Amino acid sequence: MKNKDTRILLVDDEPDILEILEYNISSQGYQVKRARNGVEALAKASEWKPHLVLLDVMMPELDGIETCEQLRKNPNLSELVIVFLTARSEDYSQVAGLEAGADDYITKPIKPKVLLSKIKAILRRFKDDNSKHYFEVGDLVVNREEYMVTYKGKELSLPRKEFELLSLLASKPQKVFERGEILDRIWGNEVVVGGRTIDVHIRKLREKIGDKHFKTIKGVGYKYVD
Amino acid sequence: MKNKDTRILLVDDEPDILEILEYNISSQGYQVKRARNGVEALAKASEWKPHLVLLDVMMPELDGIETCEQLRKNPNLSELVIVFLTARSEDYSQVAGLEAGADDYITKPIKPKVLLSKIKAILRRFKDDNSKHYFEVGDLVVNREEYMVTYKGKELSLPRKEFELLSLLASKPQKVFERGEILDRIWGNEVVVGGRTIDVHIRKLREKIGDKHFKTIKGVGYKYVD
DNA sequence: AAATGTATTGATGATTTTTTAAATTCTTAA
DNA sequence: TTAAGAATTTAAAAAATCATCAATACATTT
Repeated sequence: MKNKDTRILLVDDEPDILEILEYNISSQGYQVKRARNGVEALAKASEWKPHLVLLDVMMPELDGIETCEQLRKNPNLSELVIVFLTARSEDYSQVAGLEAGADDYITKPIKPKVLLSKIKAILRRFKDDNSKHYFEVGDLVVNREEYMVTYKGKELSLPRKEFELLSLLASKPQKVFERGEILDRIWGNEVVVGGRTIDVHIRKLREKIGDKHFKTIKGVGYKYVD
Repeated sequence: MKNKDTRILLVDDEPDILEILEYNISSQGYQVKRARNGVEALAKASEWKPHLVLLDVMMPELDGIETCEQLRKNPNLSELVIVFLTARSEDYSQVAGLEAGADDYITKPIKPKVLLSKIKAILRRFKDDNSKHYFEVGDLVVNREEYMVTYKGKELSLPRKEFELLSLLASKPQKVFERGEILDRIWGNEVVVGGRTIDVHIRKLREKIGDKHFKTIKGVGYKYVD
């Protein structure tokens, strides 16, 4: 996953901090949004589905701990990584934060280099190595570098979207890719396409590669089977 | 995964530190081994396959950074979580450590409560069955990633709600899930469904997996028994 | 500019999944 | 023991989801 596909939500009540954070983080190409308090954070998180939330502990209204607990209750955000921003000496809040379900914390004052390294390290755990240039699955050979697919020895020249879809599904045979995930990873977060777009591409692939390889999991998504 | 199934490798050249760490960590039931330097750490890691390595930065022979890089090169340890132990002020080494592939760092002097909270938080994603991609309970194998269930070797492809229900109940055998909790976690808060919906799904599962596995606790909910 | 190839949409119908409804059976507690 | 509350069982209705197709928009090449 590239930085530009990674969504980071910043939550702090101090505009200055938000400013600094956003400046540094977006300079690395990450997508960034801000929330001024816990309530706003919950709303934005459930709508925007960030990968990472940087959460200030001390906030009016709903504090960081509580916000964190609420976030953890949302099943749609099960993959969410939560990192607390906490003053250096507040040892107690560090512990409480981790108990509340945070994955990590960063102490203020925030040093940009530390911050960015940490973000990188944290996100690395979640990025999948979907970056192989070349792989084989049974009769299928996918070469991303050359944008080339071979099925049973025959070379196929697939259009871009079809290629990417096949390449994604086949990169983890048997794994179900949810429609949302497919959209995210092939179309990107901004683009909105209608509900039938994926189906049609699947259909094309079924025609070309063979029906049996693409299994539909109703209500969930598709998987590639060998 | 329970604490006792979690292996933690401690790497430091100071016996005192090792002593304190081991005392605290093993008191929580984790399995602990020690290494006195980087070379020893590499050997023990590749043989013992720990889940977590706590790694001191400053060590003779092979320092923490290098050790970390070496560990990351071992494909058998791809799941390994590496946490650095670093003096508070050594900001540079924190950055370098994270660059080298560490997942996190803890500053010395080490406070037991912080240490243990952190370990817990770091390991949470690996030990929470409910976020696991794959688990087994007796004859039952649940693979969430593949949306696939195997019972006594036979593959079953369950519809979404049934799958989720089974997957929830089986993730904690013997635990009674209250109807409210089930609704919460499978249907979500917003959706309102009639009172008999769960029963019907349970019934379907009973047909497919076997009656005996689903125990009704009247007035409360259901549990999965092996 | 025409031709060719690609991507998306919306309508339609088929299918599967989910939910409801209603009769029946079981359990519990007075 | 019995009445009331729960849970089970069926069948059928309702809703959701997907496959397909044809039309069209969009892009690229010739």
